[in-house]
Amino acid sequence: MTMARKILIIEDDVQMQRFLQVLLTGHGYETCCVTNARDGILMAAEAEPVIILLDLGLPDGDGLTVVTKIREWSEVPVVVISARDQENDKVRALDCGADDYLTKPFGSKELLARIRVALRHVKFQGQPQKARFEWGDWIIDFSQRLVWRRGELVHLTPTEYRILQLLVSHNGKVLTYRQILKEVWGNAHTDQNHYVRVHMAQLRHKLEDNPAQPRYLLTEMGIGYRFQFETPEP
Amino acid sequence: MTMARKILIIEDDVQMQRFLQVLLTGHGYETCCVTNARDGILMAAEAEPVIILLDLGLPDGDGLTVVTKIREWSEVPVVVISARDQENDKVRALDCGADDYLTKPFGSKELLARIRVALRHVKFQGQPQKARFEWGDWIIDFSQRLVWRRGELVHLTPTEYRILQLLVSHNGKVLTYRQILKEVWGNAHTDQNHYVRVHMAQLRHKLEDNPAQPRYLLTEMGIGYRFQFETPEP
DNA sequence: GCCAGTCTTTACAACATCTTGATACGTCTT
DNA sequence: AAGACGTATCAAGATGTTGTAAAGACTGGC
Repeated sequence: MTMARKILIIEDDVQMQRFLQVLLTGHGYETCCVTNARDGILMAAEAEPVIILLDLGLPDGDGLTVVTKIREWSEVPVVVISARDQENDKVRALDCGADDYLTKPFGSKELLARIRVALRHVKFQGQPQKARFEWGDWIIDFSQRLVWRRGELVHLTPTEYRILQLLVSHNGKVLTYRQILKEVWGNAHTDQNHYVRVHMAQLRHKLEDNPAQPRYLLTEMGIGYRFQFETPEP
Repeated sequence: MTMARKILIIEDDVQMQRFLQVLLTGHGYETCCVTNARDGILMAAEAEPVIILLDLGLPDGDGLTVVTKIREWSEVPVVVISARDQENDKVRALDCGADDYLTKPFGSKELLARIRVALRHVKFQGQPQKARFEWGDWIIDFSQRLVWRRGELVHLTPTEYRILQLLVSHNGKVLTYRQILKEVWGNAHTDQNHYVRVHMAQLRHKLEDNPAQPRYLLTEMGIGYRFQFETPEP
């Protein structure tokens, strides 16, 4: 039952990094370390860790942008570890999508306990989202927010990308107009079905070989749309 | 929009209780207070809160037993609030099933942020029940809204699907014309039996091997229709 | 202030679905 | 066997939904 228990450590202080690494491997976790924001985001996509430990004080940019970026495609628990004890820092980090916030110095037992809490939460979630989706001639990379078709980069507008992301991440399931509108436009516009239609047409135009008879971005008459990764087998 | 946002506060210090109550109601939450462990467990079951705030120092027993008890049947997030700052206390509470641990005194903004985190977690614990119906050559997947027959995807119109769903979910029971009309067309059309017949014919045409002598979508003369998953044993 | 890119809004054609009525079929009663 | 009643089938027209293009409104960058 050796489930994946890889933990990504994003921390620039070498001493602290060593400490975490020793502590975690000593408790049966696999670790993976990077020392800056850019590599952190990359590794979050590539290594598919079950938990991320994130230091806020990184050399190349705010740690908060790391959380925000990761949350665009993944629900992996992020535990922030920071020297800053200001309440505002905590609130901002948590609202950006972090799941917990520990202030240095912290006890190693508490860290381990909070990691166990985070692991409990993962357990109850569905399938872990992939950072990269490949099918047919297409590639979507959520971590970079890029889409290719036949090796050519396809430019999508923010709205188009958001819709595509929504549909792809619910692969196979029908999303109602209402759901899509709520997610993309917010609660105030849940009756403007034509918004979705127009942008859907744009998406098909950019991505489908034959937009009039789409293979992947399918219409569900009277209900909404569905992304179908491949013809569904029962 | 008034979704259930009831928070159960288990706290014996009256002053702190008042503070939490005012803070939370002021931010749009509904609250519900008890002052001891016994009532806490009772209310956790009765009031069905989305979050529980728990003080560890209760008069009638350890707060930890409250968490343990609640975890026997519920996954509702429990945020512990305690005066004790010992690492061991934190670890024990978290391992008993608590989701977060705040030490008094704490900032109100931090509390609210951590409550938002807890709410996010509830949101994603969607229902992982696979709503799937299989019999003979048929498969219905309610979660995907797809129907197969002999491995072939069958396309159903919204009305057809709605009727099928209704009949299948009441497997074995007779549904009157009136009931079907009410569910599918609404209260205004409960005397147009004709609607049901026409769509029923369509359904049989798409799903039955021999629509004239249906095996599953059965007619109950003078009453309505019935879906029979398998031939009933005597 | 202009420009380019994007989003909103509109209008209409194309299409799918639903309704409706005519007719055929089946079964039960007398 | 004939009639009465409920049901099945069919297809044309009405209705509703979706696709598409294109024009106007908005936005941020320069």
